[in-house]
Amino acid sequence: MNSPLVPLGRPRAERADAARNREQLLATARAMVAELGVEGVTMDGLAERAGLGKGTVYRRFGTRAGIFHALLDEDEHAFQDQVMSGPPPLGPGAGPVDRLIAYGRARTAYLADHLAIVRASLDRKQPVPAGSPATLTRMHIRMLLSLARPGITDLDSLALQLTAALEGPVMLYLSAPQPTTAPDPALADRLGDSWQTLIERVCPSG
Amino acid sequence: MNSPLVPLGRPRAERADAARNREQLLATARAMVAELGVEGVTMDGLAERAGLGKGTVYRRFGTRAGIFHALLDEDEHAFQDQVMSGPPPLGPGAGPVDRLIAYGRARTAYLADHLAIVRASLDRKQPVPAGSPATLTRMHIRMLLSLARPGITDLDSLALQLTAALEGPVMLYLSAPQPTTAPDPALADRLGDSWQTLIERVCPSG
DNA sequence: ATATTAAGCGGGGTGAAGTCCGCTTATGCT
DNA sequence: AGCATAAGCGGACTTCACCCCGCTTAATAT
Repeated sequence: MNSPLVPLGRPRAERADAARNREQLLATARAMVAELGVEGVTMDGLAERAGLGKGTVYRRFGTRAGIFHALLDEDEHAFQDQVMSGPPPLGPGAGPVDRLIAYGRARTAYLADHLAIVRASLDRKQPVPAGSPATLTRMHIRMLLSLARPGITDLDSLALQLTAALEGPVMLYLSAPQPTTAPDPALADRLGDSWQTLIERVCPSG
Repeated sequence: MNSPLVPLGRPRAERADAARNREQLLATARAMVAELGVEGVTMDGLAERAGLGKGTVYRRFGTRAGIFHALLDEDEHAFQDQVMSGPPPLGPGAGPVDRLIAYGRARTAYLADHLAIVRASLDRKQPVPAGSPATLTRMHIRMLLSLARPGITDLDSLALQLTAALEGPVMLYLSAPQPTTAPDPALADRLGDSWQTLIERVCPSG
């Protein structure tokens, strides 16, 4: 009979050697980022230093940006958990406007913390692919906006613009050319304050 | 005596052959964009098709993004002139809030029109270099904000966020993967409307 | 244990961006 | 007109992202 216990649903589980290699690659990538900076991580170099073939790297991550995406994944999940089920005002339990403000502050800090890798995880082609962090931010903002009922009709466009206002400054218009320099610790705070003001004006109800 | 008429100030004028070659390269680049799309323009291909060496292309434009920057330059100047000395409300003569709104609408339309080339003119490294259009947008917004006196202290941060809100959606979060498809003509309008609402809330004085 | 099979793997190959450096030639001076 | 000079030019070279395809091997069924 062909009735294996799990195989339908997920095509098959990840092979043991594949899992081992992924860990190996991720660890090596982290080491290379720490040692050489984001720019110093090349596909060939990563493969060689991990003692694996180039093809393996591509099988696992698909693209160079994919490496950094994977590197970010863990922290991204932690952040997401805080938003989805952490304590208020970031998590559920506070009013939508307070949550919007808290989200903006937390997100700004997160982006500033992971600046180099976030930027490296962006792919030139395909503007912000479907599953990306920016999409999550946008959906969350969109959701909180519809709860806040700011008396604005086109909440989709507004959410898009607020997403850009939140992530754009850190991801695009900021960041020093230098490899691993946090630009300015106070700047993230100022952006957080400014975000709060912006939200309070857009959603005046309170 | 060493007293040539102009040479101090500008080191020397552009050589005639250099000017001719630049025109040639620009024309060829335009043709290639029309024919092959933005992706089809390669440095080698451009050089060969223009009948010039690759070194020449790099001398003129520095980088691949530089080509598109140059391609944009003319239209960018025209846009700038409208803002600086055109009729109100885009040009001077209207109140700052009206000018902010008009600027946002005009800029959105401009970006949507030139989407493919604008995106191609962005360079991965060096996040939005100093002389770039985004900087101009930011300075203009900053200037109008200080005239509008919205009762907000950190106008620099606010200008940064509004710049991102304005340019981010078109440049980043929009645009189809397809070479030369205008995503949705109505979308630019909706973003313009949304921008107006945003500005009206941020600068309530009128 | 052995056979089967598809996921995993390796590394050579390709195309394109950007660098280098010696040759050519327009320009301005005498 | 002839000369000096530095801007301009060309194309070989390097580096890197990403592709391809035949071999290997872990997982599973018998």
